[in-house]
Amino acid sequence: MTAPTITITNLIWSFDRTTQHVNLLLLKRDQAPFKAYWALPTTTMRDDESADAAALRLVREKIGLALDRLHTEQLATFTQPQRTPGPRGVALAYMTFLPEMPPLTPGYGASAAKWFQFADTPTAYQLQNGTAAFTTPTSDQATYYATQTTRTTTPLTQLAFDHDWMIAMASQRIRNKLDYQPNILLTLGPTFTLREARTVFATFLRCPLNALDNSNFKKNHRQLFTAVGTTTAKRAGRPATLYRLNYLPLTNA
Amino acid sequence: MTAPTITITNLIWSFDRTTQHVNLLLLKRDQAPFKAYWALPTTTMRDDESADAAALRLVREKIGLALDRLHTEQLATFTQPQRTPGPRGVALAYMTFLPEMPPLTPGYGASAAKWFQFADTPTAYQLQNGTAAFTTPTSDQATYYATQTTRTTTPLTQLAFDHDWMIAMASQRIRNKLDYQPNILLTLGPTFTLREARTVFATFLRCPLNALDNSNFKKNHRQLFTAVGTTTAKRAGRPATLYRLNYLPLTNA
DNA sequence: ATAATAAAAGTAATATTGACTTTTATCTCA
DNA sequence: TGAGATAAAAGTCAATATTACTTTTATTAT
Repeated sequence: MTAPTITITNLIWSFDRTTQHVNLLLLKRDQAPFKAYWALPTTTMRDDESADAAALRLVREKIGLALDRLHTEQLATFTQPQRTPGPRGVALAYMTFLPEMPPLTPGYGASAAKWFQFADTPTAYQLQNGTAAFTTPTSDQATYYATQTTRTTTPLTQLAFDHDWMIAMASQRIRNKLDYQPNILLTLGPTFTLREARTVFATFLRCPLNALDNSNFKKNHRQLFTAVGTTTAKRAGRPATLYRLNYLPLTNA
Repeated sequence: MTAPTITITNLIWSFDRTTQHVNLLLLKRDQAPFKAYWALPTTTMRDDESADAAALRLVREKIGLALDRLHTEQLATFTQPQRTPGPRGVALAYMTFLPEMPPLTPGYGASAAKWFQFADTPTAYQLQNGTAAFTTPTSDQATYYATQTTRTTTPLTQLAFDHDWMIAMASQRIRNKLDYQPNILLTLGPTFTLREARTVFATFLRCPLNALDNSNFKKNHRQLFTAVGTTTAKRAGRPATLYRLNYLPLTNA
């Protein structure tokens, strides 16, 4: 018996200011297992690096981005013996909130790399740019992994490994932290408008944007944001106030 | 280079109805490294079991307790290469909230097993029954692990490995979840009085019990508890109402 | 019975939230 | 230049929640 491989999987989030959508990075695998499936960026931890460092390395390798301030946080660790076909692999899942949305080029092990618009609903992820959507796992964790070994899947409707489950956990974690530590707002960069913050909140609260009243939103979260200026608008309407996060998120790169 | 050992460390919490204190289980190690130091219960993950299962096995082995409802949850995973002296070990930390506080007998690898009263303050854990106290790590994570290799320690004032750091993280996690998912209340068993719930809350909010007004506490957390009866008091004073948690916690044993 | 105790129950001022309306600053296009 | 359109800020007010506090109730000990 050999010790399980330790892999690092990183959920890399960004925000597209053009489409006003939260995005998640997926890679199309070009090797077995799950060849031709979309999957979250994954690497194996090296002998001399921590998992945190490996997660950051993944961002550099997959995005080619050299940012001096980057927030990465642990999501959870996945250890079920049957979570991978073949040799056992333990996955440490991380989340990275990119302050911008750089263009992508597929690297080693991937035939494609793409930002997927993320829209969370109780029954399905709409990870789509007009091309693909993925249903959420509906069962509890034990049931989910019990069916992993026997599942019949297609690359068009499902993700590789237990990555759908990871996304479900990530979405819930982000939702839970929305009111006291909304690190997902780091995807908006150093400053953002209230509308942008509301857009991100609405995504994870599974409600339409206008269900979050701008005025009330500002009052209810005033301890989280500080006004730092205004947009110089090149569009109709009163310029929006720019805010920044009040707390300084832990950065690790 | 060999793959790191995967170890499971479990923070096992309980509540002592006699002393009205939250307690944490520590074992006194009888082998190197950190021989004679107090440490959290730890085991290595087996080839055929998940980390969750290993955490539960740890409860059975260290407590000899066969409970049909037991809540265990993941805390975090610790991967810094220098976190252990000697061969690299990755630790998956779990928390278990025992619904009772059974007597302890030291098992394999331990010369003593003991429930330590837990009192969290910004600068020190008072893990004590009149015998020992442990200072909290005050630095950030990077600094903490940088000094791990060179630290000079004594078994009386410090815990083995990075277990002090784990406890700091656990305390903060419990505090963060107090308002929406206070699983720590599972240590109170199936039913509890408001005073007991306030005692637990006060422990992690680092305030005296009477800073939490009984009447207000009831109103502010009414969505979390349901009244299910009253104590049959053998003491002065009006009998207390008994409550149970409204949500059903995930149990995994 | 009476005092002591502990917790429930009640109260009123204040603060927060939520639904909604009004005002303001900008752009567009005649 | 000015009217209309647009988008966001700012304001309003009733409903709700929170806080600090007092009063009442149910029990035990003497």
